[in-house]
Amino acid sequence: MIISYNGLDHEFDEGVNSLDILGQLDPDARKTALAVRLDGEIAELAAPVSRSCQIVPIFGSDPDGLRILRHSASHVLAQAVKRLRPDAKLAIGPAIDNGFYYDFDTDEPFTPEFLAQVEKEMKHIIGKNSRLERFVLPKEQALELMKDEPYKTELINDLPVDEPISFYRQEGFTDLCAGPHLPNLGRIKAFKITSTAGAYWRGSEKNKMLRRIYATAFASKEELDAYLKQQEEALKRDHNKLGRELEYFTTVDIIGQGLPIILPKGARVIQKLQRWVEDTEQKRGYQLTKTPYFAKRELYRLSGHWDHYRDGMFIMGDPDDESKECFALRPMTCPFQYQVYLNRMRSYRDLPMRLGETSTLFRNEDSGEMHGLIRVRQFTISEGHLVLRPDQLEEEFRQCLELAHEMLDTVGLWEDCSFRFSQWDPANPKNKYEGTKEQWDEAQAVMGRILDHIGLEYTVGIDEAAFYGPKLDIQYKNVFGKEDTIVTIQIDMLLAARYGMEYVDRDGQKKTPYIIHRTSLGCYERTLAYMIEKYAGAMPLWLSPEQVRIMTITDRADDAAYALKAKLETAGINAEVDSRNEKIGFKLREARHDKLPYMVVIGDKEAENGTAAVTKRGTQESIVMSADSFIAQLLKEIECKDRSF
RNA sequence: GCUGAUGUAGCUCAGUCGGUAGAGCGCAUCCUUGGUAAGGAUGAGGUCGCCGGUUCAAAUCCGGCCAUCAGCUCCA
Repeated sequence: MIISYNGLDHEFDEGVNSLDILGQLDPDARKTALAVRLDGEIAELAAPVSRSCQIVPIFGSDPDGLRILRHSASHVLAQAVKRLRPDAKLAIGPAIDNGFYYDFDTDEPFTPEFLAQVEKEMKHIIGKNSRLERFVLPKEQALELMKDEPYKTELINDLPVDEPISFYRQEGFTDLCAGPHLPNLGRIKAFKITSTAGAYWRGSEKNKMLRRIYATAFASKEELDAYLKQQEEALKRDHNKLGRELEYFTTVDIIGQGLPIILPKGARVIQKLQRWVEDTEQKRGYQLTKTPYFAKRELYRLSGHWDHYRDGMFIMGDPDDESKECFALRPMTCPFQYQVYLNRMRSYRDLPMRLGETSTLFRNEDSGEMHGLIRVRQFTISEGHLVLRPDQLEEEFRQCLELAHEMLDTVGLWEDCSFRFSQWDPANPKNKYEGTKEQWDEAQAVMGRILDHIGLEYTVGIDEAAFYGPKLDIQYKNVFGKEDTIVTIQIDMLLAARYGMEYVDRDGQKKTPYIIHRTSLGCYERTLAYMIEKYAGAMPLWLSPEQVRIMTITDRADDAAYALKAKLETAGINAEVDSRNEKIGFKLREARHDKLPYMVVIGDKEAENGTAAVTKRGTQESIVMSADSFIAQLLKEIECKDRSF
């Protein structure tokens, strides 16, 4: 057979493996490669090559290579734990985004001391540079081999009957595994156990909770160190820490979980965002509404929330006592805002009707779910519902996405967003969805067509839909890599009929409209959290809660400083005076630490002639200018919502 | 809700064997009147998360609860 490498063809016998091929063609690559691509397809180095193809070695810089290395490292982890704690039962151990994990069933928790031992044992195992050998067994023998491993047995039993079952064996350890793997363990040059956690077997809370060890691995020590350093840096941006330090928000035990106090600085940012969102939406034809924060249980019965999401609601009164009134705080705005539409008979001419609301919602999240400002029990979203004729659906959906794009881009988050087309699961046994298969097929087909027409790159999330329809979820990752929805646009083909929403069409017939549920900037608390992380606390000028800090060199300049502050505030600019008796260098250092957009220094000279020495964030030199030209410059920058600095 | 960890001054943290609480930063007052990374002095500030138990004695040991962190599950 002919093997093509680096553009040259070479003759090899069939069945020779990639290691031997590379050994002849490129001995250096043979030493450090993690796998190969044969005509583009990933293959293990140790696997025999049976046909003519092009061969390309892949290394630790290749995500696929890294995944293979980490998967092999997970076998090392499993072997180490088994050695130290033989009664631990093995579950699964895949590679993930930033590393790998392995799940074990063992009664005793993994202590830091134990993990240190595990690392030592792993080093020892890797040091032996054992080969990883693949072999296959028929199902019966596979079950016999894994008879002491109940989780492996369960996995084997779930595999198709006729398929041979593959295993990987390294010195003293065998694991059920589909591969691919490294040829030998010495190629794992650097690894580190990063954390432990509980995790349900097969991801279901009905199953037993196993103990998980998270770790990461690289093909070089330098790459591991760089990764750890990068993680450390990322955590400095954690909004949950930074947001408290910068006095954007705080929490107190006595108020409760998931109920943050938004402090003046955080409130100022949210206020600016909110005014901008409401104004922008109004310009795009939205009408603002204000609807109640709670309603009788009957409203939620009609909407379906009483059946589908009662656990997630805060209920006031006894939900089981039908003889008395029972209320619930709203977990969403939909059924409230529909009443606006229902206020009178609507004509096809009234559509599209775009309703917006700055809407505070209440959701009784499980106690372990709360996280800073990202996951809370009371929050405010830029909510909105569009009531539409079928012929308006595509264009309005497109405009909703365009609005979300404009807003997320303006606050600087769009570039890090990903998109998920959230669909229902027709086989979902939880009876989670309403409506017929035909309705779902239609709504999903419409959304799919719109998305494809727009050309948006998205992933499909099965069983991620709302109970009333499919969603386009715009996703964002926090500094820990955890992904949440920042903005959602949903097509609803069910609730209009349920609420009796109709319009009289051109032909005089009453028809049921489509509804789009959407947010534009999402939840203010969550968006603020992501912005704090994105900017590491250095808010863009137009949103900064303290846009200018005025510092004095002598208290003879204090009057001039306060006069400038008053002038700035009259122009709508947030300014603070720092007149402490500290060295100016110290004040400036603090101001830079807070990453304020503008720092202004006033001394005797400036106080006398009505000027100020202005330093812009990110620059070193200060420019002496008059108050008026400084204000003009600021207003211009704020107007264009510049997010660079 | 589940697994593990944590909770001492506004913040970061120390506190040995159970013997009755400490530092740095910050804050206040005074001195220092100054030009780009920390001038000095003095002072205030604590129900050691909460409740209960063991003990002559609990920040420390035990139990329950609350809250925080990471992960799992969930997320209209």
